Amino acid sequence: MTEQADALHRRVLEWYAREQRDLPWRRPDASPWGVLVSEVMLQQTPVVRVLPVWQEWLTRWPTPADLAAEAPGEAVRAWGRLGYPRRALRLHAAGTAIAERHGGRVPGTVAELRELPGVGEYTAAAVAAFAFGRRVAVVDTNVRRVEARLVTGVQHAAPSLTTAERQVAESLLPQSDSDAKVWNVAVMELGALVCTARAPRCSDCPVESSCAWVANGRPAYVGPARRGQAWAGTDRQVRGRLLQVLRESDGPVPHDRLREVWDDEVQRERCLDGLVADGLVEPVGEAEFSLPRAGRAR
DNA sequence: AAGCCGTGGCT
DNA sequence: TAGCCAAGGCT
Repeated sequence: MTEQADALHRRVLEWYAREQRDLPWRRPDASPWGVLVSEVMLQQTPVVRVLPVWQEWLTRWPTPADLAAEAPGEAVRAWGRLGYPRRALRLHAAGTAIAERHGGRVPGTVAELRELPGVGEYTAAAVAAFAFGRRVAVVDTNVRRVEARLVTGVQHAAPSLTTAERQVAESLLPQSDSDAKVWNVAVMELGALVCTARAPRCSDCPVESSCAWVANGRPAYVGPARRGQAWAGTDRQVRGRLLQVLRESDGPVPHDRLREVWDDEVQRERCLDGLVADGLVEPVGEAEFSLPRAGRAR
């Protein structure tokens, strides 16, 4: 470890010790299950929206087996308006897998975690690092942005995680397990609070003096236009409306009530079929629908 | 391997 | 205001 890297680590770790947010899944008493639930909820969803739902979930389902014992539809209902509700279904399936294959305990290796539904490269690394103290690089959108600026000297990271980014992240990981664990969360926090996507607060940054992007004069992004996601009129909007009706209803809902949320019949029925195919909705009898009430083989 | 999958706050 | 963006995963 060079002195330069050592100084970088020290500055970031000291900054984190001073500025970190008090989040419940970071506390020492947070269980691996609590960490896993938080990581899945935080996929593409801001911390402030996750906080109350995470509290409710962990109170109601303190262990994976508690969630597995429920109908999957209850997970979808308790998901509320976090978005991407398939994550609720996957978390339920993960709880079931943990109960059945791992004796009810969240597995602690990246390889085992990756086998769980809804757990990809990022989430597996995050749970292994934060819940089990493993020395693995945790590379989320915050880390990618911080390292794109700090090391590569560009404003934005690539559209998706590259091999080069993995290598950079691993090369920056401190040698000791204890420092590595804090480093991962500290870089994420730096990206969330200081090295933000839109208006980075470089004057508050502990490593501004070593930042390649700052040294370059903070050049604006150059390259092909970055693609946003359409929303109005898309299937996602229709699916969201259909599911909202079902979430807010106690029992099965008549098909007629679902017709009210979207006029275009072709699109509406396609979306309803899609929700059923995804396991988010279950047909009941001839003309009713509900959230999924039983386990489902998929 | 691009495109799809929710939701809401911010600029 | 209309994008942009938020601790991604899956196909």
